[in-house]
Amino acid sequence: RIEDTDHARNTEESYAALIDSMQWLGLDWDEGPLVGGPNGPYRQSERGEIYADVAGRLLAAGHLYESYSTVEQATERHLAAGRDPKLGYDNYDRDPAASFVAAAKSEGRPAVLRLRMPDEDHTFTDLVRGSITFPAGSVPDPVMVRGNKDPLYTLVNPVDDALMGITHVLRGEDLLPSTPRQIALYRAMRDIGVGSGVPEFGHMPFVTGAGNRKLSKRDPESSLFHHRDAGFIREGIVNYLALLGFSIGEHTDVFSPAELVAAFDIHRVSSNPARFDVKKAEAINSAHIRLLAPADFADRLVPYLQAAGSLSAVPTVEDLSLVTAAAPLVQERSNLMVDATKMLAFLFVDQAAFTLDPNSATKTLNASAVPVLEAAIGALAELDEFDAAKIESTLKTTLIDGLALKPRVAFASLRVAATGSTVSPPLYESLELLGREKTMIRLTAALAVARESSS
RNA sequence: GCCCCCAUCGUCUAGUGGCCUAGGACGUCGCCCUUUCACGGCGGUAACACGGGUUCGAAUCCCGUUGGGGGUACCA
Repeated sequence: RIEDTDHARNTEESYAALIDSMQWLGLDWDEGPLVGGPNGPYRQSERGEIYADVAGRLLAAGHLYESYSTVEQATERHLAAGRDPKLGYDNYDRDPAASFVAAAKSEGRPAVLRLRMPDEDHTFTDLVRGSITFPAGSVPDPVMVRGNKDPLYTLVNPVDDALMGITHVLRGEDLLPSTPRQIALYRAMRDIGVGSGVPEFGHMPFVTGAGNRKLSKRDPESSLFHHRDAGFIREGIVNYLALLGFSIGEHTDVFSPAELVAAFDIHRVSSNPARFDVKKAEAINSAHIRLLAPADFADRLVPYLQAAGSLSAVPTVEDLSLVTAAAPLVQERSNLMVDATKMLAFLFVDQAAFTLDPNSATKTLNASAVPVLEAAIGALAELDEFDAAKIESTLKTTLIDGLALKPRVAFASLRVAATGSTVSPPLYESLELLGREKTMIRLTAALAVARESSS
């Protein structure tokens, strides 16, 4: 059982997003009996009772103690003793003067409950970093329960984990400094019969964005759905993310989620922070797109085509078969799923909405394109069957042999005329899928543009 | 301030004392293939932060320095 979600702060929305993420990634999860800590929307009264019960027993056993010191008082004591006031709470309330406690009580100020940290070095073995030691005295006794009796995350998280039987805690390295106090709590809980002791901890390195600040939840790179919408498939993003801190072998960069699971070893995770590199992420994603079975690729293309407006929410059977036929033309040309939708848009747009890319048009639809388009229109009109092979042979005969043109010159204007852009799937297949009728309309329209620009 | 973590090409990494004149991938540059764009192929570029030790031998172990990051709440 592995813990880590940011469990005490989740909102309904972020919780739903978490579940969506797990589903999209194809991961299994178990909500367990608990979601959310003291301040979350999932707070339930029976949870509150559990925390209060554990805290009460910890107090009775002497692991927790009542503390009346305010921040100001601790600061004053540090100053008076010539110590740095930034040291924080000074553990004074472990053994306070009776008058100090009486004064606090007379002011009606309630005590918080603090955990008594053991007076020894705090050493543990981190799953990814090895042995880590915090010197004795460097971790002040932490507050577990507020003066108003609200349990704090510091208490709630280990209590929840202990009750859920968590064996491994894998989380970001920002939580590393809080580990000693959590281990102390686990030990104290085991002492009173709650849970079965200290789980194993592993602190994962940060992933940073373009700078080297930790990626925050607001950064787009940190949003799985941002990447999904941008055209990453789950195999690609899983592979890339895994590469940020883990490597399967010297010569293996592309691997499936199953291969990752088989090879994964938390001890081999790197402790270096890593930077999210969009270029490499796309390259890995591209490899995974090419690995997809053609039918699978076509299926996954549908929602992207819908998002792009090429397909309606409920596509017709004809549309879907067009997707199936067109998908292989772009599968290995796409780094991201959206690359495919861009290249295929010309097939789905109606003539009224069809537009030529201005740059492509000025480059290719000029005076020299006029004879090319005229010849192509004539030749294609005479074809009895409008398929890629026939289109290819007739265009080659007419344009390359007939007009003695270089292929790149001859086909550029046809490509722009039919697809609107110099960047497109292969020409003959594109024309076949477009169909004779639309092809002729677009070539004719392009011819008009070419004549216009040459006059 | 105090505590903790980290340090190999621009980026992600391989490397756990000799296999390293440091390997791979992405990027980048050049060439080839090519009806566009891609794919693919070939080749080039580029790194052990610095200083001390230990050792016959150090990218690998130890110490220090520097640099980067994180933590330091009656937040989570």
